Amino acid sequence: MPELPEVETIRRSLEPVLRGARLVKVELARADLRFPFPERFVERLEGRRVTALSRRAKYLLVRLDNGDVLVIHLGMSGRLVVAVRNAPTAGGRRGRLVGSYTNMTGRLVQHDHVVLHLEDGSRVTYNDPRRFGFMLLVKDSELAAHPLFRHLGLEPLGEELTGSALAREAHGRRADLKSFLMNQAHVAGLGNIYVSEALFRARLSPLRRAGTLALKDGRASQRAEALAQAIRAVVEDAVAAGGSTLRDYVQADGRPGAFQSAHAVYDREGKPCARAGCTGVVRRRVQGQRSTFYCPVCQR
DNA sequence: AAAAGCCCCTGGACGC
DNA sequence: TGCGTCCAGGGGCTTT
Repeated sequence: MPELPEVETIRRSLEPVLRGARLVKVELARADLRFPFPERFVERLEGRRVTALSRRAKYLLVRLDNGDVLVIHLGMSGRLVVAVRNAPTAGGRRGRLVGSYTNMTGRLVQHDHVVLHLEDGSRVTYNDPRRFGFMLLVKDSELAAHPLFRHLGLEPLGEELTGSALAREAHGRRADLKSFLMNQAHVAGLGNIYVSEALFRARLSPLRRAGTLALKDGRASQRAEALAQAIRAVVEDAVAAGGSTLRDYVQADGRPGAFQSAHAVYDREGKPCARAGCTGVVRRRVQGQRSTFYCPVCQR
């Protein structure tokens, strides 16, 4: 489900619920997700207060008042469903139902694996049918050196993803651009949708070698500048729209993301190219066992 | 060292 | 209606 824009959307939705909240009770419905839960997971969480909610790549980072960080990865199908106690809603109900599975009774439904109970009675439930997601507990001071984090590359939000930074990363790479961008060590947070969308915006073929983004001396080409700009723009636009709606994806507050209608190429095989004046037809092909969508006419 | 394959898991869409 | 096949937003691990 979630690429960077979806995780960032969830982070923003959850922040007002979690920041400053105390975790009074943690329920596990099973012993593992993709990996076993950490040792003494429940004991280390219960009683802690959340100091901040942040994000790195596709990881959600819940910082706790004892220096631990609860790291949450949603995998392909993970969702965080929030039930806020006694909060008024637009519809005037008491309590807010968020997400399609959780009911207000608090009973676990299928694929609810973790429930965080907050002091005020609110709940945050992790639901994940495929269980490709996972949770870790890492000391804040050890996070940057952690095996899952130390290799992570450029963040598309903020200032660090520039044409020259991207060119440096791509210099000498023989992998195609699709695979290059899917690799979290180069640019962090992109997934199958936004890679296709960014390459479309930059008018670059997903089949092109990544190394061609850099000039012979390693400086950024026009292509590198265009791609860096396109990645930033597509991610910013998607975050502004609240992420994509894919199948059953909803934001943490239950509204569907609005970005799906803005997909120019993703899942549009056979449809006419969205670029004004282009006569191409969107093509699908498989790269690295994943579908890539692109216009063979205007993406070079 | 980099790149390519395989695998984990469940559910939905589709064809017959 | 039921069954088989294919496909899906991720990334770690192993093999070339």
